[in-house]
Amino acid sequence: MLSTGLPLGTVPKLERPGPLRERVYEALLELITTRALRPGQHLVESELAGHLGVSRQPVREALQRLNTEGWVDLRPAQGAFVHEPTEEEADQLLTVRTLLEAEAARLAAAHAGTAGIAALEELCAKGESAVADGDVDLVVATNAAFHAKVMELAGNVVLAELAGQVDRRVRWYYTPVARQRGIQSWIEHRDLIAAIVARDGARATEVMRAHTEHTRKTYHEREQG
Amino acid sequence: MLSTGLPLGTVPKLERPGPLRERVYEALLELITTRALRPGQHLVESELAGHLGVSRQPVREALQRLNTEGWVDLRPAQGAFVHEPTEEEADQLLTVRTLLEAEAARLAAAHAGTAGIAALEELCAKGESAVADGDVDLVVATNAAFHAKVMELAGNVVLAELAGQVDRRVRWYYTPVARQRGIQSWIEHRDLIAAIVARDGARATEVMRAHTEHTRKTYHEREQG
DNA sequence: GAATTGGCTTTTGTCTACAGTTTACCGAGC
DNA sequence: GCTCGGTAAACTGTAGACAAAAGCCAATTC
Repeated sequence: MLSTGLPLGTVPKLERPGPLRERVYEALLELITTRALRPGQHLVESELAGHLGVSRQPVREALQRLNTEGWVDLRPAQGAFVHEPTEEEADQLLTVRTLLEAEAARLAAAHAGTAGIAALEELCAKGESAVADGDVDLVVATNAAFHAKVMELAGNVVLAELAGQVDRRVRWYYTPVARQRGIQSWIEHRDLIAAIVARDGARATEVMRAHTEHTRKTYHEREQG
Repeated sequence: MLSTGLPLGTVPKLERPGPLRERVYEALLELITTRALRPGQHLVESELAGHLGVSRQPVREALQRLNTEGWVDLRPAQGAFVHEPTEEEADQLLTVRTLLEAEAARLAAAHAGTAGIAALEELCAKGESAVADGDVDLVVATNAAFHAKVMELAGNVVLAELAGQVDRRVRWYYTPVARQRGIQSWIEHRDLIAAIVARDGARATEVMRAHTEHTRKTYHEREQG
């Protein structure tokens, strides 16, 4: 039994640097998603290691994790290459994303409490004001936060895990066109909140499906532009 | 151009050992799924390395991959522990599995050709005869093959990737009770094939959903037994 | 002149060694 | 008798070194 009398949660958790491989992983993922490392590029372990000021080992471990998550292709005895997204793969990812997000919406409608709904509305307001301000980066970030919140309210950790990875990859493919979707996206978010408040799982599913399908259409329209 | 005159495809492809980490990964996964390594058990790198006759490095890499896929928990500076499945997590996994499999059924109904349908029927027949023979291991294997085939016919690589991992974990949790479901499961498979043949995506979705939900019920009934 | 073969360079795959951290145990003090 | 402090062992995290495989370029031969 803890008898320290300390109110729990007030301890700063004194941040530890954490495993080096994690930081390398984050760094590489950042470099990939920001296009600093371009698709198809050959990633040489010793180069990255020197550039990041660490040994090869953490770099290797990070690369292998990135491999299992689909960010890099690890050809045996040849090295790591940044994965090259194809149109087909992007489409399949969007399909899966639609599926996962729609289910999350259904579950969120079933389980969300008042606190969760308030959080959603807050994020929605933040997103709308970001749109008004023209702060594109904030719009994108808030959009991700909104979807993550819905996923959290769904209360399914496994689902959240998968959706997190899929979403991040979708965002990678989708970044160049993300800027096109403006206020419309947040109107749909409002609809979703309404459905969740009404505890209408079927409608929440449908709204989310329409929402993500809408982004898919935007993606495909870009190709022809 | 190859002008050796050798008939193509006759060369045995001389099997390469493949990366050591892959084999270690397979070996550990086998040990975990067969319960040779029990949930909660502490996996010491040097021990495993010595036992498998390799160095610690490939073991580390395998453990980290197992970590990202949810088979082991990797506590920093403490080591790897075989993941302990909780009832809640099993339920969430089954939910996600239902979702993915149902979508696969829908897509399979849309895309499957005659060859694919023939393959499904063949697997179904094989499974039924295995049930008749009481060959439990073959039943389980054929069941997995059937679902994998449906997934393949769906033609969505991303979906197949996710479903493959989820399915394998579900099977891990579910193995002890897998033996209970006998011929009934294969009757449902027949229904699914019929829906696919009819190109009825909605019905295929529903059949598959009922099918996987049925296995979920079986799972929960076991708890009380 | 073209194709092939040989050697060289680069990079990965694996092993061994060392440092840092955590845990458990044991003894001393209150 | 219980708690606190110190010490030691074990394991992980990281780094560096060595060997093997693949790709590339040049030299050679037909």
